[in-house]
Parts: sequence; structure tokens; C-alpha cells
Amino acid sequence: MKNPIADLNKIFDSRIRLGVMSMLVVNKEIGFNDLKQMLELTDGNLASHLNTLEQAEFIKVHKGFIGRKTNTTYSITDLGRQAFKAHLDALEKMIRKL
Amino acid sequence: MKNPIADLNKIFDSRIRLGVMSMLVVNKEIGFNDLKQMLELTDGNLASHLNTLEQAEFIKVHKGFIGRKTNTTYSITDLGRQAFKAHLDALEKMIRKL
DNA sequence: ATATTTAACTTTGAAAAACAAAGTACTTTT
DNA sequence: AAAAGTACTTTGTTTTTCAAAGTTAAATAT
Repeated sequence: MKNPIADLNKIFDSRIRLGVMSMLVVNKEIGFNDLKQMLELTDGNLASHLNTLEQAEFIKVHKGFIGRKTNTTYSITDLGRQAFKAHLDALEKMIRKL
Repeated sequence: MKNPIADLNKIFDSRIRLGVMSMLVVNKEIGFNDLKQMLELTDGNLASHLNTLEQAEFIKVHKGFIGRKTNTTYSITDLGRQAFKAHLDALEKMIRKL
């Protein structure tokens, strides 16, 4: 037997980062406030998790406007999609026995 | 939309506890050393994660012998099986979109 | 024109979690 | 008698998480 958790990605140990990714997999862009409300987070907390995902280049940020109001949105990168899929595959392999 | 991470169980945020549970789901009993080797952990670290799972009554411990040598094994409880399944269901719901 | 609000952060600091290393008690093997 | 294995507990450090407050800049309300 081999270590069943070795292939899990440390970045996705966090439920919040997992939640962000799961949302970005199906929505090409999501706004900061939408994420904040959906995941019920303080802005500081959300911002720091987003920063972790950005550092890993799993997501990228778009600073734009709605009318003349600033609007920041996030989207998943190809690398992020790959890494997320790999993580889910590892998870599934781990629990396929069920 | 509703918060996609709200139904995840905090106890299973840890990859190690997730690994332990995934092993106990398919093996009715696993020894301390087997867990330790499989998950590549120090005994202190493993013991404390096992303790967390025990406190939650997700696993139970059996102190026995192999011959005249002490042997501690762990098994999943009904509650543990339920909770683990609920967690996996929540995870799956979160990512079914893929 | 001034004040308040909103957006999207950054900084600070505290609390919690994870972890390794060492120590313990007891037994077994050499 | 000495060394090694089992299953921890204790101690202390490091890492992670998080909330709260502060910041900057623009928008809206008064």
C-alpha cells in the first residue's frame, strides 16, 4: 500500500480555498463581493486566501469597472484547473473504496 | 446560491484525519504502526490526530496483544462512518459541476 | 462642499492547529 | 544487562487561520 494522502495538494487543505476553486471552475469570473458573501467571510480573510491562490498562479485577478465603480473579479488559470483536478483525482482515488 | 463549504466537516479539513478515515472505512481494524507508516507520520503527530478523532467518537481504540506484545488498533464507529459519508457527500455536491 | 458609504484591500495581532523532538512506561528481544 | 519496540504524553516551536482595524480611492447622499 502507498500513502493515500501524498498526492493531495496542500493548498487545497483549506476549505475556503477549496470553495473558491469549486466556484471558479464553473464560473469564468466571480467578483470579490460575491465570493465574500457566498463563503461568508470577512474581506481580510478572503483577500488573504485569494492571495495564496494567486501566488500559486491558480487564479488571476481582473481589475475593472462597473460603470465608474471599481470591480475586481477572479478567474481560474489553466494551471489552477489542472492542479484542482489533480487534487480531486487524488481525493477520489483515496475514497473510491466506498 | 448557497455557501458551498458550509456542510464540510471541520474535523476532516485535515488531510491526515481524512487519510485515517479513508483507511478505516475499508479496513475494520488498523494498527497504530500501520497508520504511522502508511501516512508517514511521527508518533506524536499521529497520536494527536487519532485523539481528535476519538474525542469526536469517530473512531475507537482497541488495546490488545499480538502474542505477548502490546498492540493497539483503531476502528471506525457508526457515527464516524456517518460523518465521513456526510462530508464526502458535501464535497461531491460542491464539485459535481466538473 | 462635506460627510458617509462602498470596494478592495493591507497590516497587526491573537488564537488555533500542526508538528517534531524528547521523555515515559512497559515489554521483548539480544 | 543492554538495546529496541510500542504507544503514547509533554513541551515548545512553527505555521496557519482569522478578525478587526486601518487605508485608499471613488461614489453617493445631504
